[in-house]
Amino acid sequence: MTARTPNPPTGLRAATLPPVAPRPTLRDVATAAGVHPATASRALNEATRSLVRPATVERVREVATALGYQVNPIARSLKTSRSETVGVLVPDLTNPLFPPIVRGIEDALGASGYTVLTANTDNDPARAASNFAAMQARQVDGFIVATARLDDPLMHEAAERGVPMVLVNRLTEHLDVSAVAGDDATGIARTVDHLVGLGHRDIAHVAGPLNVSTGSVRLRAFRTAMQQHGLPDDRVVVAEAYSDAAGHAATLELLDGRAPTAIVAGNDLLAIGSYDALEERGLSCPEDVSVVGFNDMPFISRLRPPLTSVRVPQYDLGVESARLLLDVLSGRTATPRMVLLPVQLIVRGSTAPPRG
Amino acid sequence: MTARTPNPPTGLRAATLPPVAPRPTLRDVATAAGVHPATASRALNEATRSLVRPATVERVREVATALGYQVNPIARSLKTSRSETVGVLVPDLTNPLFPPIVRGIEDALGASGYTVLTANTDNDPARAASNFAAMQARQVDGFIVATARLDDPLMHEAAERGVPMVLVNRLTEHLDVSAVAGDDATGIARTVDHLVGLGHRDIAHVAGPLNVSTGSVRLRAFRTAMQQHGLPDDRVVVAEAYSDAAGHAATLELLDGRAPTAIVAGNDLLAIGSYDALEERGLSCPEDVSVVGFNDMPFISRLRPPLTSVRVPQYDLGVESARLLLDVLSGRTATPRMVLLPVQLIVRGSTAPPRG
DNA sequence: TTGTACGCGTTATCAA
DNA sequence: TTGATAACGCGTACAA
Repeated sequence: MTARTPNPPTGLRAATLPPVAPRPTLRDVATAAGVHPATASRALNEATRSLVRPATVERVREVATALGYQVNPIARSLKTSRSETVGVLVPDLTNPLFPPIVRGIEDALGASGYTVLTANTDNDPARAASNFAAMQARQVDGFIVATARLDDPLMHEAAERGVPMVLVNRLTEHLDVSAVAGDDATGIARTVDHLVGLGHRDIAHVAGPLNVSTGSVRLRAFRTAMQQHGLPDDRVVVAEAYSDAAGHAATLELLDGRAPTAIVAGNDLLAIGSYDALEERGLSCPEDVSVVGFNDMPFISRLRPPLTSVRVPQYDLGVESARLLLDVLSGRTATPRMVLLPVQLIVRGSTAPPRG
Repeated sequence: MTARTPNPPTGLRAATLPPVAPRPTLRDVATAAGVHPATASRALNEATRSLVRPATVERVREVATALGYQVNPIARSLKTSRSETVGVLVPDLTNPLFPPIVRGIEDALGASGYTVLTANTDNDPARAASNFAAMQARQVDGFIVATARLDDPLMHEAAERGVPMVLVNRLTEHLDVSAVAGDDATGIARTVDHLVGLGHRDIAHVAGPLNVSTGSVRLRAFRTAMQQHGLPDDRVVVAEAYSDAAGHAATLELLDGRAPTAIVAGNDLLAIGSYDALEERGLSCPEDVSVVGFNDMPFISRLRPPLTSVRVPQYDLGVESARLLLDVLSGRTATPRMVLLPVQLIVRGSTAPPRG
């Protein structure tokens, strides 16, 4: 059995022998360096270092590393009322779309000394609100939100209150904050071009939920693209969620009428659902029906058949959203920016010319 | 302008117009309630509430909700040197194995009021150490570690210092802390049983890295199982990492000799690499070579062919590790516990009787 | 260039 | 049962 006191009430610490060397404080460093704590603070702090005589800086820093000093971010936060922490809201980490985004965020933010708090909202506005509030209570300096709805009171309220934040992937209408997303419209346009080029004319869209921007933007883009090719734009069914189950249900509904020769799915999960529905109806892909996904999720190329999909640079989405937030936090950026990252249609085995 | 306040601090904070209402402090509550801040603190605090006259408690709480008071966790942490926060170390969030674990952790810990900080180590001990230190600086109350190596000085040091922590999935030898993992040995045994039952006798193992417990335990289990069937246990090649690329390389190496009729892969990613290698060598799965994975990652059933794999209850792994940590943090648990969660072989299309 | 003095918001300890 | 006081560790006006 080992000695305890994981985090002793730092008072008279001499009493505890074997266990923890209490972390040295700024005072300790100052004393050891023979200066006042304020001076030590200035010497150790990037922004105020210039106020201190170089020799003193040197001495303080040496002592600090010698003692293994690390600032106590808690104390600093209390003083500065910033926490060097940002909150990230995602719908669900187990949706393969989001881990790369989160990693991009963590990598970019971590490089600037920020720590990331993530929360899963499961697409529930109430959970989003409570997570948001909890993170604010923890004094996060800002938010990166991947859960925004097209009409999202929470986002509007936060923006009005001046909470630093950035939207990623999903946008909110009429909201004046920075945002990053893939160029969905172009992605869908290229998809339709590709299918039409293969000879398809009867193309359907399994749309994502229309209360999030990706669903509604891609639907609009689908309609526009079809019109531009002089094709009917009304072969649309809306899925209840971005899940394989919802895609399955929506596609079944579609197939209950005359089957299209190609399906443009709102994202890869919906496309997987389409695979299931086709199989269930005895239709094969791509022979009977071509299918295209969206996002190019990890491992999606390994489905049977390999899914043609629109590659969205998810990691970069995360990195870029982090950059935008850093801009906001640094106060450099006056006006919100909207960044659309280029996407690319990756053609694989799930699309082929129509039969006959 | 619509009615707002999705999750309002339930009271009359209607006064705030455009700017930011500075968050009310404990002092504000105390003043408004006509008591001393210390009393307000006691009234609002679960543990000390009993020290306060019920009527006073009532009054303070009413005022608190009316003002929309929320404790400042930063200030509290500074005082208590606890943060209601735990650190989670994972190798890489984009490895599909980990999101479910992390979600399990977040769900379970969140229910107890804890917030989760995650960091990706990319299997780099140096990054693990620096992330660990950074989290300690942030006063995390404990750790859940999914990155432990079989021989891991960082873990030993932390355990000796009495840092509350729990290992999940990957274990460290001779380390006296609580841990949760899948029952790897049984999983491998069932796998070998299954293959032998199909008629395979020439079975190879593409092992994961031996410096993590999963790699070494599964290898040992493979050898044991093969011996019990009276079969040669030396058809083993070790992959350099748990990645499809490493699995690909390792399997190629294996195939450079006489091809086995079945491959037991150290995990699903390695199995995917085996698929690639087989295809590259013109061998088909399962006709020429059967393949079994481990973990039953999300969407792994949708590969071509659907991968037979050992299902590990990843979400439950996360939940259980959180519970164990909560036990440690509450001080209830004296002795470390080791929990092995049952696994289950899921037979799919990647395994079949050998040719001829 | 450095030191002084104070406060960030909370809780622990002591006294009443 | 409540109040007074101090302290957690740090940053920052202000003074020297």
